[in-house]
Amino acid sequence: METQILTYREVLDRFKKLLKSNNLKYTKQRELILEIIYNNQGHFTPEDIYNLIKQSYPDIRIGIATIYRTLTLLEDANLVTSISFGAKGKKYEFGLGKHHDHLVCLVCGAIEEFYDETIENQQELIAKKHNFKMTNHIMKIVGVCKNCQSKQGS
Amino acid sequence: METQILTYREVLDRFKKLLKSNNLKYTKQRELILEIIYNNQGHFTPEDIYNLIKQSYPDIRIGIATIYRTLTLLEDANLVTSISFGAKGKKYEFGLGKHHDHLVCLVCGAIEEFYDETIENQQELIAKKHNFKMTNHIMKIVGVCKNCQSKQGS
DNA sequence: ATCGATGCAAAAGTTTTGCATATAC
DNA sequence: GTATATGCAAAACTTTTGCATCGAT
Repeated sequence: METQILTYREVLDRFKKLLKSNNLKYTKQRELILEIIYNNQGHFTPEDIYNLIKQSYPDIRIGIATIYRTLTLLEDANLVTSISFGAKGKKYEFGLGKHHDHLVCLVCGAIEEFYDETIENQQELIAKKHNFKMTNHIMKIVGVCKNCQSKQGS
Repeated sequence: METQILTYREVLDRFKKLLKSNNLKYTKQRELILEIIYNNQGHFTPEDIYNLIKQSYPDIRIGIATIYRTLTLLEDANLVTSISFGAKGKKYEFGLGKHHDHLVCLVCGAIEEFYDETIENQQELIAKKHNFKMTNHIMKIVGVCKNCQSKQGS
């Protein structure tokens, strides 16, 4: 699941185009948020992203509000997607990679990704059967990962 | 998806037994929370439940904290299950009905339920393949329901 | 009588908003 | 120069916690 379909340059161009066509401005803050999400494979809370930027770019001034505002923007544009964690908010990941679903470990919080053709097809069928215009689907398998099973004995 | 497998009496007995065996007390508040969730088919936020109880039982004193505490208890006991809504917290539903997944309408928020054997089987396979001990799975198909499609033209 | 449960209010988180200032265009 | 974006702090929510009191056993 490591393979990015698009290079960062391509993604950035797409983002710039998007901004332009909506009369929005291209700012360093917006770029950094996208870059952090593209480059660091993984799933991040808004605060994670805020901290990563503060750490990696100590000279840039940025506020948590900008992170939230930009994530909303990026998610609307499908450049990032989010996965929910109950009341604890969302984690975001890059949205233009290969589609996949998630295995979430209850013990250590680790997230594995998978892709399954059968599931994908079946979802289409179900949406059709219910006259639903599907725009997205979320599938999480929740449990205990291999690592944590061996640590605590089973 | 309307069929409850257990009568309310059976559910309540199970709850009482559970409480007893954990040295917890049977209170009116706890019963009402379970009853509201059992009787009103649907998906409720803690606040929904709080308001329903205030409305239906004006004489009972109850605080929102009790709702949260009891929902945690009920969820641990599998008497209710929850479904997440991004940062907006969780909705709870009765947990001993037939297992099912959800179709969520982005426009009106309606939740439809479905059960699909192929998906269920495939999830088992995927968990096994990843050495995951699956305790739960969440599948949501997000989109626009039939009703809302016709209202806004497609 | 004991010990857990409750309501309330305060606290802790998380996310959003208002506004003056800064910055892209 | 104008309009949008930003940081900051305050506000709005949601959820949790501490504590005195209540109530089930």
